[in-house]
Amino acid sequence: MSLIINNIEKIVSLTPEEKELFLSKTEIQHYKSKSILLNSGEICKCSYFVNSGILRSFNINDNIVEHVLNFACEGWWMGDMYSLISQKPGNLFIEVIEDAEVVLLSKENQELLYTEIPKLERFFRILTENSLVANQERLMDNLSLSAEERFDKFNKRYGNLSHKIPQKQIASYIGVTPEFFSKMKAKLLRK
Amino acid sequence: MSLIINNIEKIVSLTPEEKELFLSKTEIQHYKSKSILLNSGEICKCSYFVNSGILRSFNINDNIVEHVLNFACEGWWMGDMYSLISQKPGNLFIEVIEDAEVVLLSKENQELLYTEIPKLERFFRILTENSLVANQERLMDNLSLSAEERFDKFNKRYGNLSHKIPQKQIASYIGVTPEFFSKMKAKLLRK
DNA sequence: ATCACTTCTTAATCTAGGTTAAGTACTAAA
DNA sequence: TTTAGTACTTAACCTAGATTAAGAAGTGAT
Repeated sequence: MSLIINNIEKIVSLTPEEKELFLSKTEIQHYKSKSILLNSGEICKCSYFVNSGILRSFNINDNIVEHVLNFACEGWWMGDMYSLISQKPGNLFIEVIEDAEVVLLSKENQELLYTEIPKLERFFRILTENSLVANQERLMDNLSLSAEERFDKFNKRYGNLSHKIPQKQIASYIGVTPEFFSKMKAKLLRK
Repeated sequence: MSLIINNIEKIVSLTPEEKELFLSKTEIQHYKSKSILLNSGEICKCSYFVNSGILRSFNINDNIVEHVLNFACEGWWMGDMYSLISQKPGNLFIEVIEDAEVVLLSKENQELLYTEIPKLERFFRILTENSLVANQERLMDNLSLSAEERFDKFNKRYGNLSHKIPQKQIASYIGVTPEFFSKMKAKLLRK
């Protein structure tokens, strides 16, 4: 069973025909580490589902500083939601951190599937609800927790991912500089 | 035309019968300023739509410090998404800032309406997508902007609301102490 | 093997915003 | 009309995390 169908069936069940229809509307691509799937300023044309490897989304502010919005590894969805729904140029980059196999679902096909298989409307509603909850929690954490506590949360959320991605990107995700993160890590080891 | 139907029809159109069915599943309540619609630790039983007045959602961390997640005034939806979808006790409070008329849509009725009027599944999917986008932007802003810039963003998002709610709650929303906010405001006035 | 590039570390110095504390002003209840 | 509570301000002092800078260590292309 394909990973993506499995992922969908955690929330809604599909008939064999629906599965086939769904898969026929997707496309599988392989990307090398450091490939850019989406550039800032581009219109996001599809949702990405990670079969293997690791992706990250981030933006770059005026000061040329990167800020990581999300990581996605096996079984996670990724996209620039703003650009995807507005079909206007976004300000997110999506980049490959570790060689990846990715399922692409174009915006067009996604909309088409909503009408062909209304259950998918439910699936994506729930998927989005879950993202929103996670995002709200992270927002509140950023308002109330220390860098150390946010690192803790990161580890709980992404498990062993921390060993597979450059430290400076974890620093960026939790909202501190690489220098401070390094200092903090040294302090944690001393304990 | 009722405000809530208007709100829905910005995204999906409904037949007269559907409108009637929808409204029959909602309930209107009036609340005085400072009423608590939802307490931390409770299970959130419904979504709230504001006809008039102002609501806020916030949590309280270990240190007894409040953090405002959202404000909602006329035409906005409010709820504890986490608790609403999981039906587990949440950690948000929802409180009335200014006497309010609120439309209540119970979780049960909302689910029921999804099957009776599938277009509503679409409506709430899109509503949630928009929240997610706004939340992601706020998250990135918190990582990269100064308190002053975040206050700017608050004003753009909530317009003249800043004159109707206590300053300390704006401070909490943008993530600074009331003391610092006061100092910052004085500095802005001096310019 | 070498050079260019990136990641990570360490350390000194700096600052945005926090903390503490005291005082003023407003509201609302008794 | 006091009293108690809440909102806001100001100011002195404090600290988590930023900035700057320099060196170490790894990685990859030629």
